[in-house]
Amino acid sequence: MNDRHEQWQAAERLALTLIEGGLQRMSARTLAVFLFTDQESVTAGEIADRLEASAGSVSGAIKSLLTVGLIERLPAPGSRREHYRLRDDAWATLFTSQNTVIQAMLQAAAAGIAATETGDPAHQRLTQMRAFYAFLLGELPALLNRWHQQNT
Amino acid sequence: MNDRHEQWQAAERLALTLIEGGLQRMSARTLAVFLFTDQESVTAGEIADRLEASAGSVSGAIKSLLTVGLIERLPAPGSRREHYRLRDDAWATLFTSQNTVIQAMLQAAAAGIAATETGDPAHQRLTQMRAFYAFLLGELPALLNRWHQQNT
DNA sequence: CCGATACTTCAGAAATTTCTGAAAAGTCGG
DNA sequence: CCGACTTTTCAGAAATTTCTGAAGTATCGG
Repeated sequence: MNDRHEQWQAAERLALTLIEGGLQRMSARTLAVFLFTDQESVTAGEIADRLEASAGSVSGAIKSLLTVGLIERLPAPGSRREHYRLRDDAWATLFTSQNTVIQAMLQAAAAGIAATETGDPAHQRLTQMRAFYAFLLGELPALLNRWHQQNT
Repeated sequence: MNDRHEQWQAAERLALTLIEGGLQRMSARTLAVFLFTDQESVTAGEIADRLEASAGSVSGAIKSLLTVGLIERLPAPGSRREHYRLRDDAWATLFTSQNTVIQAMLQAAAAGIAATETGDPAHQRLTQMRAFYAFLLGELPALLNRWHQQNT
């Protein structure tokens, strides 16, 4: 129990969940490695070995995880290899990034409202849609504040 | 301005946003028709005409939208065709359904915690992950309550 | 009951996404 | 600067997702 094999299985299952959450396959598997590694930081080569994936696809995954702010590149400790690690606020960041979709919904609804006449059934539906996403967008900053305070 | 063509464009753009949000392509386009139609309800055939898609793919999209509770089948008004319409609480429903992913994340983190030793770096990371998603899951019911109250 | 119309299912086609492998580019120690 | 090693890029391959079209099923009016 609690051996490496069991951890590996848990990591792969977690990767599948991350894919559900919208990450791409290799990004999700890479993120799982960052979560489950024993070490403080990992290199691209180590990830490729662990996942039995090509250096190319790992490179792409790291780039995308860096872009959304889930991992960070560490000040190189004199080594030739780049070291990366999971960022402290990774999960809040992931949640926030997914909320850009909410903003897009809001804007799409507004565009629809502008394109329809007041009183149109479509106009009413779109107004309801906009109201919901406006509400959500308004609530989220306070939500994340509560998290950061509780998590201090 | 405010003509059918402009509305159609807005509908297609909204569909793209819905796809971003995780819906499948045809489900998203179908949902956009439900939003932008002039009528109170629409039939599968009307949707297929509007989207220039096959009856088969529309059937699949309707089935999936029914399953997640975004649309509802109307009591048939003596017609041979089934009529559907957007449900009132569609957006809150869509939001909620996306939150099943949060629950899955929570469980995946818990599984990882169980598979690692206390004090392991991985154990610590997974504990942080679980804390965040537990927090989120705890906040969401209250969030939706506030919406329903404000929206009364 | 029967004919006509509408809906569903599903195998295969089409399109898209994702991964790999090899070549190019970058970086560090010496 | 050179040579060894690592990372990035990108064209094509592989895998997956998604759509269509046709056959089958269901339902309604007559």
